[in-house]
Amino acid sequence: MLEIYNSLTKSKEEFKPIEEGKIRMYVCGMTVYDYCHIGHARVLVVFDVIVRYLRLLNYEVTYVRNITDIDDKIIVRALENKEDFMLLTERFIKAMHEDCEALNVLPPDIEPRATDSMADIISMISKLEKNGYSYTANNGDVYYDVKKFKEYGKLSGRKLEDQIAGKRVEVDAAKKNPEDFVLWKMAKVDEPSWDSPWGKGRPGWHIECSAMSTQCLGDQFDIHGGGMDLKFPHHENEIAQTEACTGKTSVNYWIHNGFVQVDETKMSKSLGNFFTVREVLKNYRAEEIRYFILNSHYRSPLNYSSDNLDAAKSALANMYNTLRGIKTDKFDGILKNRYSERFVKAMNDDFNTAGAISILFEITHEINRLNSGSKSEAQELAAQLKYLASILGILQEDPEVYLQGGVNALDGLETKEIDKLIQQRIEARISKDFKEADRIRDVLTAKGIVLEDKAGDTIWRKE
RNA sequence: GGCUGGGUGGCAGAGUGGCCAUGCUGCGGAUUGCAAAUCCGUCUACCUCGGUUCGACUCCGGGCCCAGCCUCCA
Repeated sequence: MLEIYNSLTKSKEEFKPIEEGKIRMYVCGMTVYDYCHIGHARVLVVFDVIVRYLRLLNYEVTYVRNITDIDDKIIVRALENKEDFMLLTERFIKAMHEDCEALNVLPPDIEPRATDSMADIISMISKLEKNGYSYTANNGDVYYDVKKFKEYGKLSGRKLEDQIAGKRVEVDAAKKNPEDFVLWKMAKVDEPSWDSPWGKGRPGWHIECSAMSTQCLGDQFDIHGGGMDLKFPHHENEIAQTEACTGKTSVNYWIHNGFVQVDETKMSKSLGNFFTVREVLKNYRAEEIRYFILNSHYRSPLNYSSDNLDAAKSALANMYNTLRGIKTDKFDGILKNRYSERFVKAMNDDFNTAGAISILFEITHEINRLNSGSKSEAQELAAQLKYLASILGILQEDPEVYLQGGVNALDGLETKEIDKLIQQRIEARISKDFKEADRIRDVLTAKGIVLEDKAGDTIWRKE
C-alpha cells in the first residue's frame, strides 16, 4: 500500500487515484531565465523517481511538467541582455533539457509552455471575472480578490490576519488588499504582450499553472508537486484560481520537496549561493548528483557540500565495483525476495529513497559474499540490484565503462598506455621483480589509476 | 507575531515501543609479495525536562535550538 505525505492534510495518506489504475500528475517546472541549479535538480530527480515508481506499481501515469517562459524575471533578464525574451527562454529551455538528460531524468509526457497557453490563461481569467473573483485596479492590472475565496490558506495553513503584509516584498499600491495577486498585468512600452479583453499585457505568475494543469489534466487530478517554496504563495494561489473557476477540489495530493542548503542556508538564486548543474558536472558525475539527492528523504533539507558528493562518489563506485565482471543478462532481475519486499516497503512509505538505497547496499554486500561461492546466485542478485536501482535511475551503466570513465575520461591512447604498463608490471611480478612492479604501480597511481590484482589478472579503474 | 519542516554515532542519513539500519571515514584482523578490492570485527547515537509503560531514541506534554515561508524562488 502506497502512502504519500500530503501537504494539504499534513499527514501521510493511503494513495487512491481518481481513476482506477491511472494517475494524473502535475509538477511545477522551471522559470527559464537561467541555468538549473542543484535545487532545481532535486525537484527534477525527486519527481522523476516518483513517476518511475508509480509506473512500476502499474499505474498509467500522465506526467505534466510545465515551463514558465514569460514572467517579470525573464523580461528583466532579456532587457539586461538586450535580447529578445524568446531567444533567452529558448536558450535556457535547451540547457534545461541537456541537464535533465545528463541527470537521467526522463522527459515528462506533456511539457506545456505558458506562452503557448495564452488562450487558456485568458479564458480562465475571464471565468474568474465572471464568477466575481477578480477586479481591475486603477492601473489596469487585473487582480484576484483573495477575500472572495473562503478557503484561502488551506494549503499553507495561513490565516490572512496573521500574515505580516510586506514583510519581505513591497505591497503593490494598486491592490485592494495586500494578499491579492495579479492575474493579468498591463504591458509597459517594449514589453512582450498578448491581446486580451483587458488590453495588451501578460499573465501574472500563478495563473499559467492553473491554466496549464487543468488544460492538460482536467479540473481534478491526483498529484501536484513542486518545491517547498512554492507552497505559498504559488500553490495556494493556484488552488484559489482553479477552484474558484471549477467549484471542485482541484488536487488530491500535494507533494513538496525540501530545499537544498549551502552552509545551513537555503540555496537560491536571490541569495546567489547556488551551484548550477553544469558547474557541478565539471567535478562530479551526474549519477553522483542523483545518488546524493536520493540518499536523503525528499522532504528533508539536503546540504550541498563536496564532502557529501564525495561520499556519493565512493558509495556508487563500490556498487559498480561489485557488479564489475558479473554477467547479469541471464536474469530479468524481477526477483521476489526479502530485498525486493523491503525495497518496495521503503518506497511505499512516502518514497523513502534513502531506505531503498540501503537495501541496494545489502544486496551488494550479499553479492560480494557469494561471489567466490555460488556464481549463479550472485548473478541473479546482481540482476536484481540493477533492476531495483533502475527505479532510482542509478547503476545502469556498464561497470567497466563507469569505473574507467568519469569526469575527465581518458582517451584511447591513454588507455592503451595503461594496458601496456600493466602488462609490463605483470611480467615484473612473474619474475618477482617487485621493485619494478611497484614503480609501475606508482606511476599509474600518480595518474589517478588504481590497480587491482585479481587471480592471474590485473584490472584498473579511475580513482 | 503566525505558519511549515527538523534536531540520531567522526560525517551523511533511514527507522523502530524491547534486537541489526545503511553509506562514507577511522581503527583491528583475514586475504595479498606489498597494495587495491573483498570479507570478519570495531568505534559512550538518538537536543532537553517531565509523563505514560515492565521497558521510550521511538508515544504524549512543556522547553531549547536549527532551517524555511508570510506574495521573487524548486
